[in-house]
Amino acid sequence: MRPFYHPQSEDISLVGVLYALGDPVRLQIVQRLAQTGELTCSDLDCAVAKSTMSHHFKILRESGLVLTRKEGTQHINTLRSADLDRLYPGLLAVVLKSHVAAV
Amino acid sequence: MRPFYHPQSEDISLVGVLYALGDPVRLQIVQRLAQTGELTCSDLDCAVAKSTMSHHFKILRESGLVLTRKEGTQHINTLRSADLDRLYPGLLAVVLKSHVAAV
DNA sequence: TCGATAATTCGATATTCTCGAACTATTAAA
DNA sequence: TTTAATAGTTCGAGAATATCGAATTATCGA
Repeated sequence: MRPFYHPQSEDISLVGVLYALGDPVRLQIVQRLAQTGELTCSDLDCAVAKSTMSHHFKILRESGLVLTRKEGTQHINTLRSADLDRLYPGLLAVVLKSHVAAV
Repeated sequence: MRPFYHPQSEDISLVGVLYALGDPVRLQIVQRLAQTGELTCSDLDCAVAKSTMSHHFKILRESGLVLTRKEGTQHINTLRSADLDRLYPGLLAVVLKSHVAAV
């Protein structure tokens, strides 16, 4: 298994972040992350396959939205709120103000 | 040629807007629209085909970001700033604060 | 060591994107 | 009122991306 790629904060592009947020599953992941602080792949039981969920977290990670760390067999994801608020202030606020649907 | 579909403002979804913005060409169109007020398909001579440009404007229109009206042979596009500011206050501001690259 | 659990990777199919060519609509000129 | 020019859309094919299930890797506990 390859080590995770996380972009440096200066390499987090606006269009990449918007792309990552422009999917219903990923948007809900981000909204839930803001509520709960941490999430693993399997914390959300939505109607997509496990492998697809893994793919969504990869997109979120590589766009700079989340940080993934390993803890035992789990991969724990957190929002990169500080980086995002500094780079694109107001963006997370808009996204999180919106209604959080069930995942 | 079919008439254009424009969603009612209450049907403009956040995820749809973010999806539309999550493409470099479309993001630049929106940034330029904010500067110039109006744009036609061919006002921007970027490195994509005319048909692709038409497709991008369709995505922007159907997500609720732009309004397209016909004037002679031209299709003139404007930002739906009022709707967007009301529905997702702060979103356009974040997007427009970012550097506007050449299209 | 042998499962059990968590998540990624792989291969196939399905959807979406991009392009050039053909088509439609409108205006202006002959 | 044909003819040509301009603006943009639609179509069809190939390329890129997404989704799924199955197989694989990694870690922990019995």
